[in-house]
Amino acid sequence: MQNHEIAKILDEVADMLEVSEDSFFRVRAYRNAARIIRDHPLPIAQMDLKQMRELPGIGADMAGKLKSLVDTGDFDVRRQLAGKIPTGLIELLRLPGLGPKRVRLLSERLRIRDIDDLKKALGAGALRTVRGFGSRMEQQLAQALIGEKHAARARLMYAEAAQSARALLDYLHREAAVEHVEVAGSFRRRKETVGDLDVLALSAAPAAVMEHFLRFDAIKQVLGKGDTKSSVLLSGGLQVDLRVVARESYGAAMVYFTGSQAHGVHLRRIAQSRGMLLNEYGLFRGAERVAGASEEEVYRALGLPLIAPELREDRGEIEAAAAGRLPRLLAREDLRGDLHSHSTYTDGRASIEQMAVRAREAGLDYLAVTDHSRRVAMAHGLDPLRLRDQWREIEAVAKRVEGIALLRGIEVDILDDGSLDLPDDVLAELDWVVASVHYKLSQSAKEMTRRMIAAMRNPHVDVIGHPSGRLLTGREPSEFDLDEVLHVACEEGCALEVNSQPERLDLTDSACLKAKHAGVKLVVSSDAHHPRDFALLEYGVNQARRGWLEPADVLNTRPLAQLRQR
DNA sequence: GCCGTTTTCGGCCCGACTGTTTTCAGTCG
Repeated sequence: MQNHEIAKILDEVADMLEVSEDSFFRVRAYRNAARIIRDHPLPIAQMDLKQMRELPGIGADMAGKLKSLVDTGDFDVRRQLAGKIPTGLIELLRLPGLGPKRVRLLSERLRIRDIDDLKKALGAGALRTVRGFGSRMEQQLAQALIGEKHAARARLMYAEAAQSARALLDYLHREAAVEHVEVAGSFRRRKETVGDLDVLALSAAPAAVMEHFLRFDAIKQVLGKGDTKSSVLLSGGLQVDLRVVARESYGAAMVYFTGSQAHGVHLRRIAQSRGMLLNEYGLFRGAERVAGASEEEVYRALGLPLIAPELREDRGEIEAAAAGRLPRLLAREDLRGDLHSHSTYTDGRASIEQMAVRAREAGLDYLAVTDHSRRVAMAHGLDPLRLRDQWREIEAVAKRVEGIALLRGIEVDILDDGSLDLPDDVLAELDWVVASVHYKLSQSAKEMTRRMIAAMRNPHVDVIGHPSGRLLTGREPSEFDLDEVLHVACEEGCALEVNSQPERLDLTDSACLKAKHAGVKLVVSSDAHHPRDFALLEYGVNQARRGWLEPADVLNTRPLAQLRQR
């Protein structure tokens, strides 16, 4: 049983406990445990009771339940709740305006057990007979049920959200009362997908800012508006929450709205333990404001150094900060080269020379030209003959374009059985070999693991490209045993890629962290198919930073000479 | 259900906005 599966079950139990009006704190204990387990780099299923108990937020009781879940597939509390609460009822929680209290009310008063029941009750006008439900609620629910399929729309990819964010910020800057404005939330934490934009504005005249905001022409619907906070839906479906705060509160508000929620809760607990109160307006001791204008100030007053937004997930960053052991995170400027790019020899859109020139402009010292191998027929993949042809071209361009070193590379396909799409003697003549899976992504975990390991065992392979093959636009990651792959990668000195394409971002942040712990090196690559794609490296760096990666963990931070003698 | 630099019992993060109320509960982030 995978960590995310365990976490999902714990969250479901928390939902059921909430609907049955169990203790709020018990519910929170389950949610907390779910989050801890979801984020944990090692498989919980392989831990014994003692190791489970050592996780923060998992006590003796929870550890026992987890053990039972892993061993038998279920545990006492879950069994009891499942007999009492229909699963359809839990799904109602996802509807807007419906929380545990109202769902329970619906179930008791109207015998509603699932979404179908709710639809019928709405149609019969039965809802308004229940205390706490009025016409607005009926309307809201009816609308949500009509748009049910659309409501489940995916979160936006970070790069997409960035476009909306830029347009919105440009617009907000036009109001003179806005002294400063930034996007906080998961966007600022650089999560790979973003559900909404939390925008924070600094102003002494909140009313003017609100008024201006609500006139933004991309707004489709105003979900709520107040003196300091408003929520809207943009025409693209993205939700935006705007908060306006005063100067003395800006830092505290930034901490608060950047989140994550778990990080914030942890900070507020620390504040409390020191006899202070932390909220979005500041850090207070009694009536005295101890800090609030800047984030640095707030963290410092809690005895901590500033923590990078990308780390704020309560995955140990607060403990690391307290111990003075925060990582020195990778930055875009640390990257000296790009080790995955394409040209018109296969499916790239620009010549080797155009790519080289732009890579140099992007501040890179070296670029590996890694076109596809023949198996990728769609891209007119290279056979040994055309590959040798390309080497002559690389050599010629290297003479014409100064200031950047070009490496002879390949993105060689990993075939179904783990063998490579080009013979060893050809691979031996290359400076840099990326090995990637492009076909038969749906093999069993066992087959895929064996396939990747076979590729890594080939001494010419330097890095595995986009290891999971997942696309945020809808393709699930292929299944394989990450621990096993990391083990072999470490053994063979084979690196894993962090692919910067916005829809790939593969490896994920938590896989980066796992790789780091396993002693495996990473490569942050653009996988550029166009000269402008070198700008995408920013996204790969975001992902790497969320995975706690430091420059030393990433091979292409090294000068070329050092990379070669690896 | 977790946890301990006041505690092994008695706490547990915090506030804005909405809808439905006539002073507040529920939801949301």
